[in-house]
Amino acid sequence: MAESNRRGVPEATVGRLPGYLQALSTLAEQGRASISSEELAGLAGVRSAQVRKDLSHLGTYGVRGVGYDVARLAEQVSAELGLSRDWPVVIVGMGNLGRALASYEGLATRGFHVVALADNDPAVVGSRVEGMTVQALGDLRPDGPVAVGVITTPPHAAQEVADVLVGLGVHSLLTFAPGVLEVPSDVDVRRVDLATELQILTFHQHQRAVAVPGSGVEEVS
Amino acid sequence: MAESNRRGVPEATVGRLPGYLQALSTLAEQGRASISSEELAGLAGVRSAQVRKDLSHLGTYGVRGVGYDVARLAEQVSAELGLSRDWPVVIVGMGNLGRALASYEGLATRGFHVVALADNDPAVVGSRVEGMTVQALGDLRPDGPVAVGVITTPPHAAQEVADVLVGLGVHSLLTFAPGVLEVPSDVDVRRVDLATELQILTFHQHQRAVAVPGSGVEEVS
DNA sequence: TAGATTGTTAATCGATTAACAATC
DNA sequence: TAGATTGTTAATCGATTAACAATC
Repeated sequence: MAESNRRGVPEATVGRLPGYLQALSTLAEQGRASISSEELAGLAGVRSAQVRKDLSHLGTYGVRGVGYDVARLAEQVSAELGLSRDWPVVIVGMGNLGRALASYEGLATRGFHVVALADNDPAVVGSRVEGMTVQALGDLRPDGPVAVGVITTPPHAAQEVADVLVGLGVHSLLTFAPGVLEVPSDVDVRRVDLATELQILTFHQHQRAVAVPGSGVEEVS
Repeated sequence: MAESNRRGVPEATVGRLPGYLQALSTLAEQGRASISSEELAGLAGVRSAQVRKDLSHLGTYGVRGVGYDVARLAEQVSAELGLSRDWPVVIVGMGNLGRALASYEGLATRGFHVVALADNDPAVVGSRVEGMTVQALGDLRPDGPVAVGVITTPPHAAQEVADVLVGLGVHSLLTFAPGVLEVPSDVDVRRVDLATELQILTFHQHQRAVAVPGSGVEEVS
C-alpha cells in the first residue's frame, strides 16, 4: 500500500507540481519546518484534498496529525520534476520576447541554463545578448547537449526553427508562436500564446456583459 | 434541437476556440470557402470529433456532406469570444517582458489595443515606449475603460499591481508573475509562468530518461 | 488520551472519443 | 442517387471533491 504508483503521475498533477514547489521554496526560505495540506492548498490556489491526492502520487511523505516536512517535500517534488540536474536551454528568435527570456532570472533559479542564442536576421547575428554571441540559425552549434529549445520567432519561421532544433537532437520545445508545429512523435511541444490567453479572458468578460448588461467594462470610469 | 445550448460553453472548448479562429483566419486569407471538421482538426492539432463537438456548442453552422463555411464560422467563433469589439489593455511592468508585449503585433491584429503602460521605477516612469509615455503605477489614469490588465512586474510587486488594477475597475488580469493573486471573486485571473512550462517539459523528459536510460538528453552530441 | 491531519475511497463531474443516423 | 460529412449519442476516460477511517 504505502509505496503507491511511482509511474503514471496524472498530467493534471504534473501541471500543479511547479506551483507547489514554488510555494515550498518560499516556505523553506522562511524557515518553516512543516505545513499542512490545507495551508499549502491556500498558497497554491487549489483545494486541500487536491494537494493530498496530488502528493499521494509521489509516494507518501506526510505525517498524519502533523503535515508535510517542507524541506523533504520540496526535495521530493523537485526530484519528481527532474530538477535535481541542470537543463541546458537554447533560445531562437532574438526579438523583444527572446531577449526578455534570455535575461529572465526565473530560469536560472529553477535549474535552467541558457547555453545558446540564435536568430536568422543577419543584423542580429553576431551581436551580444546577456554575454552570449547570437548565432545564425543554420550555424547553430551548441557546445554540449540541449534539453529544451525555446522558439520566440515570428510565426512563419517557427516550423523551420523547430526542424533545426529537432535535427540537433532537442526533444522538448516551448514555442510562443501561434499554430501547430509538425514534429516527430518523440518530441514534446508546449505552446504559450498570449493572444489565446487574452481571448479566454475576454470570452469570460463578454459572457458576463451579456448575462448582466452594464456589469462589463462599459461602466468602468 | 437546432439551437443548442447558447450558454454554458465548456471551458475546455473555450480554450480551443482561439486556435480554431487562428486557423480559420489563415484559411480566409487564402480564399478558402469551406472546410471539413477533419481538415480544421489537423490545422488546430485536435481530433475531428472534438472540432464538431466544440462547434456544436456555438450553435449549428456546418452543412452535412459539405463542411463549414470558413468566413461564417470565423465570424461566429470571433463573436463567441467577444472579439467583435476592441479591448483596451494596460501593461504594468516595463522590463524586457513588458516591452516585448507592448510591441507585440499579435495583440493589435486580434482586437487588443494597448491604452496605457505603467511602472513603479522612477527611472522608467516618463520614458516613452512604443509611442506611449510610461506612467507611475500610483498615478495610473487610463483615459477610458480598461478591459484587461497585464502584469509583467517582478513577483514581489504583482499583488500590489493587481490591487491597483482592481481598484481601477479592471475585471480581467493576465499575470506573468509566479504565485497566486488575491482578488475579488468577480475578477478573472490567468497566469502564464514560463518556469512552469519548462518544468512540465523536463518532467516528461526526465520520465523518458528514467524509463529508457540513454534515450534522454545525454546522448545528444 | 484528545486533537489534528493524512491517505484513500467512492461519488461526482467534466472532457474525450468512436460510432453512426441524419442529411446535404 | 451515391458520396461525404455533420451533429449527436453513448461509452469511456480522467480529474475533482467530500468524507472519513487510519494514525501520528
